[in-house]
Amino acid sequence: MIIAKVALDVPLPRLFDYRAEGLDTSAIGLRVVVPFGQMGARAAARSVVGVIVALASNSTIAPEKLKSIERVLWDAPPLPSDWLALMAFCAGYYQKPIGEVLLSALPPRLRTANALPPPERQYRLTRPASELVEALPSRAQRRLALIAALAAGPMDHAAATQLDRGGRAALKAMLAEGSVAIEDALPGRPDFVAPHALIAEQQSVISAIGSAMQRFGVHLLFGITGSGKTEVYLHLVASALASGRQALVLVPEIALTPSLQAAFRARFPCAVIIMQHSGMPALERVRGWLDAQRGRADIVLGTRLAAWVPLARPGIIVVDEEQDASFKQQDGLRYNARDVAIYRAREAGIPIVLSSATPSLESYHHALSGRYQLHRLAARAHAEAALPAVRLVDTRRHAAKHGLTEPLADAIDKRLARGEQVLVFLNRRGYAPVLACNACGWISNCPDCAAHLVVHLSEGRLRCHHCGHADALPRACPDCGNLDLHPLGRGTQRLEVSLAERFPEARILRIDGDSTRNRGSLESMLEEVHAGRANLLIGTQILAKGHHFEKLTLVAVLNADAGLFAADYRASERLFSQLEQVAGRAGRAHLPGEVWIQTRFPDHPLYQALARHDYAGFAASVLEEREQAGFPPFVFEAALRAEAETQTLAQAFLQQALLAAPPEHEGITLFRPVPMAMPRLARLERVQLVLQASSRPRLQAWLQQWSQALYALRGNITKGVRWHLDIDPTEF
DNA sequence: AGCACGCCGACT
DNA sequence: GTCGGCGTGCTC
Repeated sequence: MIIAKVALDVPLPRLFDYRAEGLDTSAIGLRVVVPFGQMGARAAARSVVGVIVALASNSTIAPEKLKSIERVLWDAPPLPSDWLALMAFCAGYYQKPIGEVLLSALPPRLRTANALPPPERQYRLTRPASELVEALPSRAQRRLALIAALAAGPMDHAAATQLDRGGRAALKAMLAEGSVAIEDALPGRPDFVAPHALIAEQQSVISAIGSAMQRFGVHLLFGITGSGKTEVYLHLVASALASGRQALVLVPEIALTPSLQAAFRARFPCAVIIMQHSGMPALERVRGWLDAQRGRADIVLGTRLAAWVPLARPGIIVVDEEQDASFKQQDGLRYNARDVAIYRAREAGIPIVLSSATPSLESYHHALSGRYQLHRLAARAHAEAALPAVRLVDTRRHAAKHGLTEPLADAIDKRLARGEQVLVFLNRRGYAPVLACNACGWISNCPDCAAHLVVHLSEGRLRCHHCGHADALPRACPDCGNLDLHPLGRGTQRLEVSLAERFPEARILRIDGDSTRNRGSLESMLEEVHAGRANLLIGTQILAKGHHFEKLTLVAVLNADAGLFAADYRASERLFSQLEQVAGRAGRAHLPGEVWIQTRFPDHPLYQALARHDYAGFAASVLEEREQAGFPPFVFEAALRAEAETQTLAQAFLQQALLAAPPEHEGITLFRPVPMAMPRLARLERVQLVLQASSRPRLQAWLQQWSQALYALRGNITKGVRWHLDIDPTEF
């Protein structure tokens, strides 16, 4: 008897056995359709898609209960064994059922039984466009046009031949002479275009990591903004490609992928580059995935979910801005893409580069202890670009009007008069964070969350930024009917209004989550900035990362103090990183930059370290605090959370979970269940229980037992309660 | 989770 | 009399 062990997307921590006559080990990794669940009196059991993870010759399930596989899906090749092993590892590490882990890692299109259409024929250049153009007589117009089009990326048959009437002949000729290839031909050795000389520091980092390309190692590339970290990893990617291997590059946000893709395309004109992020059409995503799995793609570029893409010939992994919070998924499978990537690099025996100007404290700690290799880039790559000077404006001494102190407003005036650009950074969307009634003290609370409804004046709405709840903007107080309602505090929309008053001549552009949603893409807004159609920018988080503006010489930071005294012990680390990042927007090219921070606490050590651009000093002091207080990276954490309509229900679950906990082990500390920092979200009360352990293996072993007990809990204690374990939590 | 079965209240 | 409420139990 042949039994297939099938992973299914159900919250049960086991595989399911099915009869699989006629299949052999080559079927391991294939998707299948299987009947699952009770057969009704009239209806058959529902059909679900699963993945064969293993074959066996017998089963512990009673033979009469065994069902047969309905259908094997042959439209995609089997998932490779190293990928299946990765899934098993993550199921253990994150304490999630294997089926949930595996199916959630697949691109959505592969979670369905819809057959994939056959792959399209794609044509690509085999050599850099410039080289091909040189070899052609200038009268070969059609071929030149084809080269120009293909230089932007591979094209399918229809697109390539429809360029103009002679397109078909030109394509045929170029295929014959070998300057164009059908993409599914085995990839060649893509060329790398190095546009300018490297400075000595970059060169030495490249040779240090370059000499370790054949073995596992975690390399922390720690370089100040503008030191050319990207250039360093581009060279390392080139080195991997030159030896016939693939590169996986992870970036924090979708917004960063188009410009990064353009950069990679320019530097690797003939490489097959595929993208992976959640904003892509499903078919494009699965095609990229399969290209990577089959080894046709040379470079995989994407957000955290790209950490799951199978690689046929892995050569190097890069995690850009490795400290970024968005690498941690905050629902479903709560993985950290950076950590998954490190595991993959170890298993594949290849280097992984973690790149950052402000590394996460855990990575920095590992680099200091020698577990990771530390590579410093301390100089800016363009000698003339100095790091921005940081000025702290004491708001206790200078009153703020329209949110700006007079010295800062003057400084903005000066830059605008000189034809330079200014960015005012305020990490708070909307018009005002809350609406209040003067008469009775009513404030705009979200009915479903422990949060305020934010005033969005332009839409005439109150909106919750946590659950999406929206109300019409009330004209009178809902409680007392008073007409004297007023917005408290300041968001980017209100700032826009007051800046327009204070700087009537300025060309103001607000770039935040709302404006990019309403006014076309972020890309098109950035273009307006580059074209000089805006000189006074207002931006949130969205503008802090990765964008360079030639004429931007002043970054003004408003309202940063909120992050100084937050309860979350990671808040200061995040604030430092965010401020250093936004500071890096100032003075990138030939003009010196300045960063002005308005604060009530100019003497705070965080700001003082920032003013010196002293990440190392800041990190050393925070690490010392963490060691004293017994926080990560000196201990390992996990959290058990419960969400229910009432706190009592959620608490009761956690109490029951404590009773089911394995006998307390040495080295494991369980804290009392407490409400989360955001205690109510979308009508659910949220309570959590944090635990700490002195060693990772001990934590893993203990959690393994506990989660088994938790999955066995049933009856009214789990009724109406949603629970999960979060390993290495970052949100409290 | 998702579904079927089962045992009690207001409807054509 | 039956449609449907959600409590309970199971999924190879």
